[in-house]
Amino acid sequence: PHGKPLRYDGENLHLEPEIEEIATFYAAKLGTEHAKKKTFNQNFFADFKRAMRKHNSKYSGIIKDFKKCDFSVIRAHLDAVKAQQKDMRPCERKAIREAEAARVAKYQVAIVDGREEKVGNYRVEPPGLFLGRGEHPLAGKVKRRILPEDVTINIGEQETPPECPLPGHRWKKIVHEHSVTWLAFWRDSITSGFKYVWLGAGSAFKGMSDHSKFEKARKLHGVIGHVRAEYRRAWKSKDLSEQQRAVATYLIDVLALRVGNEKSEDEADTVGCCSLRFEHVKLERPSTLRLDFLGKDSIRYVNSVSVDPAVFACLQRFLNGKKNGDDVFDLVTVTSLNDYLRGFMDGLSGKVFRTYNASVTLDRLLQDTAGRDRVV
DNA sequence: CGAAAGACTTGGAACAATCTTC
DNA sequence: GAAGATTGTTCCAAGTCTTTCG
Repeated sequence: PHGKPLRYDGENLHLEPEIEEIATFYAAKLGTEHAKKKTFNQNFFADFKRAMRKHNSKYSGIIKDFKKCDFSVIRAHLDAVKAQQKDMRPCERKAIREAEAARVAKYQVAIVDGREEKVGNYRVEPPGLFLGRGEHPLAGKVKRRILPEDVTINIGEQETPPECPLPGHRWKKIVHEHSVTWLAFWRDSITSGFKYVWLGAGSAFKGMSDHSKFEKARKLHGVIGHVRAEYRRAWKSKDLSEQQRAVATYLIDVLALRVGNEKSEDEADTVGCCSLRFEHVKLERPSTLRLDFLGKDSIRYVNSVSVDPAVFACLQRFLNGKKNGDDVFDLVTVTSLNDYLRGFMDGLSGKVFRTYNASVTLDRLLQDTAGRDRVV
């Protein structure tokens, strides 16, 4: 606790440590794009008030209006701390850095099947405000502190579990799972999703996985002709769901779209191929498809492409009678699409097309470069 | 069977380090 | 040697997809 006050309606309020910490999370985000968003501020303030009630803060009844909160004193303190660190002499900075490196060294390696491997993320995520990307409905909520009681450790039966770093605490559970590659996990307090501790990118597990990914893409090269012939045929199918599946596969193949799994209400409204809606698609005669949607990370995808006339006709049919909010591919699910793709080749799924597409592109660029006698 | 759980990859943002440039 | 540009690294949100469950 730094003891710096929150100014509220002109008064200096010295908050209890738990409350002060949350106010400090917000102060750190002052001036960023996040703090300009209504959802972010609303979610933050709701959690801030909830924390005051939970900790029986004496300010619970006082701090009622976000607009009267002034975090600038706390912010000035954060800025001062940062400036102080910046002003430190280089040798002093180096000493601190080296001491920290020595402290964490033992957490950065794991022995796997007798080999020493680097651990990727050996720290749990610190508490703070959930940021999110795009218009995320949970942005600004307080991400709580992870304690040893939240963490499950995966280790060999014969091995001694790592010592719990917090005195008086203990790990949630010690397990011995041989079929997975994670070393530990906890649940995220915002999304309730799983957060894992993995080995580093240079580890055998990650390397093998990466290798098999590219081998899959290479194998796709052998059957891509068959896949294309098959979906072209299915554009003319009498079965509308087969038609939809064939057009979706075509878009994933030629535009390298992501498949687009379903998302919940608690996430940003973004889409991929299978979740494209009426409003994301425009058809311009004679055969131009215009796509405009927010994809992964709420990044806008805008593209106008000339498509095969048969695809154009299919899309006209799919959109017929639909309105904003309706799925373009209402008869296709990601699962059904991937089941169909697996029929062509073991392990084939939508995302393999992206790896394939990128690999073919890189290969072509390398060929061009090699042709001009360049060293690569 | 659809939904939820679970495990893994992907990739942007934030931050840190280093490299110009004046 | 400060400031700004560039590059590298870490963090963690946001995807994919298979397996398990009710």
